[in-house]
Amino acid sequence: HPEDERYKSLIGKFVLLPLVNRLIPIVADDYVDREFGTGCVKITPAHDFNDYEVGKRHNLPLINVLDKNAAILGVAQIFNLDGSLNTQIDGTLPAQYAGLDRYEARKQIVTAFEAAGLLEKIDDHGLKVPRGDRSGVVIEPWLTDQWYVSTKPLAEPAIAAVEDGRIQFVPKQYENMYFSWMRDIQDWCISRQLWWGHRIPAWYDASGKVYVGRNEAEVRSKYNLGTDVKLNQDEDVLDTWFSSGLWTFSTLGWPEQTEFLKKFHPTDLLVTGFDIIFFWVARMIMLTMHLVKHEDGTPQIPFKTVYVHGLVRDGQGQKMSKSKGNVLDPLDIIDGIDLETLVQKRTTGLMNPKDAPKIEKQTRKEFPEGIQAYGTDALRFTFCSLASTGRDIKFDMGRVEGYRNFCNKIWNAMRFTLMQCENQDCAQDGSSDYELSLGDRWIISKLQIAEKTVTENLDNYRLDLASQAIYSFVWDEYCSWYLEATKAVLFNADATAAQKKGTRRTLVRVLETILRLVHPLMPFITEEIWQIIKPLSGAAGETIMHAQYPQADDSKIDQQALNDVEWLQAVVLGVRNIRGEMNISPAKDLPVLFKNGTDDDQQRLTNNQQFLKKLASLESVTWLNAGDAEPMSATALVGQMEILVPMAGLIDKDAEIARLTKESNKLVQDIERTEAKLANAAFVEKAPTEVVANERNRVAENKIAVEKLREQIQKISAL
RNA sequence: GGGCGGUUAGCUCAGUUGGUAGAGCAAUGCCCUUACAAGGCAUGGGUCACAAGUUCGAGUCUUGUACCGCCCACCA
Repeated sequence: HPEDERYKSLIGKFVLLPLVNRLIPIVADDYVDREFGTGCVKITPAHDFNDYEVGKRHNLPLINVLDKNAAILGVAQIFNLDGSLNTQIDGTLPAQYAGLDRYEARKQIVTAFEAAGLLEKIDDHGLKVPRGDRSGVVIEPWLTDQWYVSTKPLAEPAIAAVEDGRIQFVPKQYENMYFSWMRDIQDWCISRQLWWGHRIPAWYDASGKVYVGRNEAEVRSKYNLGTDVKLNQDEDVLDTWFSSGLWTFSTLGWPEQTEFLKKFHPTDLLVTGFDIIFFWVARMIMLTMHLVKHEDGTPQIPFKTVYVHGLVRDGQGQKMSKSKGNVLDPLDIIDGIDLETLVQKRTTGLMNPKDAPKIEKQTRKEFPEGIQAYGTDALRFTFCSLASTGRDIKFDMGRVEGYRNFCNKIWNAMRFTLMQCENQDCAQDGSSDYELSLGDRWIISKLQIAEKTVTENLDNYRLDLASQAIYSFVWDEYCSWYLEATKAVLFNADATAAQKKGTRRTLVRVLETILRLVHPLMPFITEEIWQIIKPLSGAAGETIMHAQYPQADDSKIDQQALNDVEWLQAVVLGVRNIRGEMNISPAKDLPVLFKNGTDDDQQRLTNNQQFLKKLASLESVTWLNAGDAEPMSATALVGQMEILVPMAGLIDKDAEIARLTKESNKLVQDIERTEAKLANAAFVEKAPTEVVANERNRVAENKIAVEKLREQIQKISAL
């Protein structure tokens, strides 16, 4: 170390290397840790990456003492830093070590040191020795001739393309990762000693002179080499990332200027994991911009958007790996696997067989029943639903199960639709003698909203939000409300043919649209169902894959229908809540009375009795006018309107009081919170007027509701 | 050491310009109601890691702390 006073006087002098008897220059470099050991270290630029860097700083020769099997040479190969042979230094090595493996030679050298009285002491010291991934063998750095790509000139335009937005990363934060690597890029070693791959396009003549060209014929003509000159192509192949970096254009016929290349290059989107940004994405951008140009000569980019997804990890958040035995094979989730087969699969072919018992135990604990068959669509939908941007995916079997059930739900919705519509007039012939019910108009409106949401989220690469929008529309709206609502028409003897036709038409058309909407996320079940209902839907085309993706149409949104159904749902929820809390069987139809409603309430009630009766399982619907006698009832509120379910023989008095009290307490809490807010002068003064008005409204409505609930509690208590 | 991300219900995760916290699974109660029990209906469950700040108002914005994870570098 240049500042180490102990050795300052030695800098520029030499030490004599024992046994070899070679003079070694003493240099000073702050790479050395003065605190460790003697504070001196022998530098071997030919056998260590760090030492190589030190060697470059001090112009040290590169002395290779190993052959390709890491045995000691008889005569060292000595190079200068520019790669030329160094003939000034004598490379002779002690004859007794020639041909010995390095470990054996090390032992003998220690013995020789000891014998010569040169060994002071031996200390234990932990080292991090690199080993080959597959073989586990210690890796020794060794000088070889390799091909390099000079990356700085390639990196500059590649950085610019991301800086100026020609290429965008989703999510954007990964651009930082890209920049940090590109701005500190090292020259790229592209030759590999493998049997497969693109061979390096370089040829050597007998004297070792190198010629580079696209092929041998080109080399011969370019360098004017006759057939008498024997040429051998370099044995090495290109780094796999070099070859795959050519992917976007080499697959389109490049270097020919094919129609495909003109039409499809640059491509739109690359989907990949963040761990591939350096390996692949960066290199694709560099190579493409260098090799492929627009007609005006400016560089073409390979793709416009890079969508970076997270890594899929196991349930504990661990990266999946064979050696950890925590790999989930997608096929096992799709087709299912029994425990014994799974254990066997995870414990065979391990790099370290000692891990087998641990892996077996862990697997038996995590999957005591093996893995059920969930199917391809469920798995795919699960990945989509977990694919929020910018974070890894911790895999959750519970989610797969939920989405497997979702597949079933869609299937059963199809069964219902078939039952109602097969061999029936569904008004798909272009005629207009049908009538749409409130439910029909409502689901059509909701469908437009769902289409809009799904499309927006797909456009923003938010597959998780898109899948959620699909799920809630299909399950919570189409299945839970709409299918039930159709029964009020289809099972009603009084409904007209036109009404039934309108409902069947909507039932089929919305289902068919759902299939197209879901298809990218669930390709198989949607195709299957699409084909089955094709005779009913009258959809054109051979396959759903070629069908148009749904597009929202704002003119189909019926605000009145949305409002009416929202009101109906509140009424139904009120009755269901009483039923649920009072433990009244869903099979029992209830007589229900309404009072104190507005004209609007009465109108809606009159118009939608059928729906209400069906959805809430009502025996009768009665409107009470002021002064009408009313039986003792359990009550629910929708706005100011009271819903009365007569208690006679049904309801436990205490239970009803408890229910009403709970409801009332919730509202009182809310009132207190909101009033506290309104009591704050600064809030009233500074918050937007509509926010303040909203809060005031809220207090007023809740106060009325609480008052009604209290009256009701008193009435029942008095019984 | 440099950089990035995370911390929200028992579990896995959403929460889009600050304005009453959501989903799936799990849990509880009642139901084989003629698409679906892999289902239906209802219900419970969260001081949004912690602390300070900005603001009338913070899961959301700022700063700091703790813990977890990843990338890069270093490791005589």
